[in-house]
Amino acid sequence: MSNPIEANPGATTAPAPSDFIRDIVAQHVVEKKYPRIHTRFPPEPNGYLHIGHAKSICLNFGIAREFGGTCNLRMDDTNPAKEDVEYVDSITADVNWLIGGWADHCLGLTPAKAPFYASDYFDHIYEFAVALIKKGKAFVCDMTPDQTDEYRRLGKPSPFRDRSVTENLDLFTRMKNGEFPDGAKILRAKIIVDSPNIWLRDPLLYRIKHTDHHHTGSKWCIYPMYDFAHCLSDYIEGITHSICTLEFEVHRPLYDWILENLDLPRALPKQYEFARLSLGYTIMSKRKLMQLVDENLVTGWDDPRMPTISGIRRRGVRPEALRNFAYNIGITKYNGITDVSVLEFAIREDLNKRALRRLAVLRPIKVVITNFAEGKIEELDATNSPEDETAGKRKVPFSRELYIERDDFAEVPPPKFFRLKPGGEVRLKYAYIIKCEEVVKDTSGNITELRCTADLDSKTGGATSARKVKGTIHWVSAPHAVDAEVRLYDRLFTEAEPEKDGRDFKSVLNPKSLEVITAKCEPSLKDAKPTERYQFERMAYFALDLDSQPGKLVFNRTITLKDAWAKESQKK
RNA sequence: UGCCCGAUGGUGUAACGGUAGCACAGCAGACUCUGAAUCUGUUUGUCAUGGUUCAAAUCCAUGUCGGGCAACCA
Repeated sequence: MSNPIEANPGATTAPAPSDFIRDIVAQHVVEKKYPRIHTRFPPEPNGYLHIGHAKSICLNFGIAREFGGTCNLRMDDTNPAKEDVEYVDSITADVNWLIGGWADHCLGLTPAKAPFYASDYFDHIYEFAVALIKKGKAFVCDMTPDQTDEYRRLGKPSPFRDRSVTENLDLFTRMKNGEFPDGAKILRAKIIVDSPNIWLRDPLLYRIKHTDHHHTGSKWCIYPMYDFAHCLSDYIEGITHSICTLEFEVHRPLYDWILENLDLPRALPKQYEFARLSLGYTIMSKRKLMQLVDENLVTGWDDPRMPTISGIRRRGVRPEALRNFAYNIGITKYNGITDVSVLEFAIREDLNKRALRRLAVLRPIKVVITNFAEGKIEELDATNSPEDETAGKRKVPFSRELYIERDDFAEVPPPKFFRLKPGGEVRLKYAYIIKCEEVVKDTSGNITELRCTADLDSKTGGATSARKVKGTIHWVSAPHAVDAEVRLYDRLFTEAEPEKDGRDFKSVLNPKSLEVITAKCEPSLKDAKPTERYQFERMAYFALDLDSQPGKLVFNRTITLKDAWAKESQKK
């Protein structure tokens, strides 16, 4: 199934994806409402980006791409207490990775090739605040946070609401100059004290915070609130469509009020809201993800089990898969929970096309081919990718002693088991058909070795190569096998809805979300590259982890192959 | 409680007054030197009740259920 977005990379007109936001944008294009379409992705640098942000990135950059517009990456950094350059850097890297080769040409950048920062507009925003004061539309309020809360809840006017413009101007200047401690005063808009919409009840515009900022240093001790900074940052950057998630819906009247009361000359941006992503077996809150990191429940923000973009990337998922996933789930205002299988499908679909096939035995059991000469080595042809002819072939060594997967042998085979069993035949992929003649066990009854004979005419090109045997299994020549640490990742939670009915998400952590084993790999895997993706045939897709060292391979299991046998064998 | 938003198969989405379609998942089968991929077939749906209309998932009203907001966070 091809994705029209991917299939039409140069498109500047609206292609297939259709949702209510794109419909609006398309209509604006028809009406020539704006000289060009300009969106933005505005994360707060207070944590790592996750797959929910990926949905938003694909939406915002996707729209810019489809309509020949621009999308700005902007740090929404108005709260220095929670923000840090570590997050600025990770966000920048994650966005560039996700849109690289797809929408990076739509990326709006400051001259220094750095992302935009709301904090770069603090001077400008400050002037807008002054303008509002001068128009009698904002005032400095001396109430405590608790009082302010109570008055707003009750719809009562602040006793400081009617201060003169002169006094407000003076007070606001002195706020800026650092004459008051944190919380002593606050700048408020003068709108409607008892509006049914809380956000119109004389909302807070500027607070005092004697805190250094990661980007502006010690220049400011007052910082604009989200509602004030966001719409103005959008305006300053010439944003046309300011797309955010549903919880900001009730803020929209305030977004509009601020812009409309400032006598701004250019076309005003408009805010549109869509439903954030909820994914099964996943939590999405930045705060809770940080908890997993802080409490060492995972190894870091980029732990491959994390739903962060960096975690997903480290796991081996490619950006194409994430983009296709974002495309497939659509954009609406309905708060649903997307089944993880949709994500898993997108990952497999992408990897099936791109991954090189390799033979590796995860849980080995030794096999001796008794009629194969000791010391003899054959080099067999193996196909690198059945999905891509151009990927070519490689040689795989075959010898008398091999490893096969423990699960590919059953002493007492269940119904419909067509792998190796006593007296039974199976094909070794790219090699011979073998027959199990003897099962060797140790004193405690554990199987230690399988002694088999091979049909020496049955390999590719041989006289009996066309013989049909039901099963084909993978294998690795024992003397040639290369050991690799393999990290088998599984979902982080055991429940599709970790926080259902208010339960603590930490109570449903999956104890088996990571299993580390040593696998036996075919020798060509010694040269595995971090940019490459591999399918260990019949098992799963893998990618080299950044912990890999020149003599020490470490693979992450990105995702298993679909396993119809697992399903079949569980029936009755 | 007030205000705002939403509701289409198991899940996510399309249909913009005129045949309820797609994807994932499921099931059944074909094919297979990957029990993968691919291919074929297939089960399941318009929250409820009224109204408008020749015709309603779509428009209107009421109700039900779900979500959001009520931080000197974003």
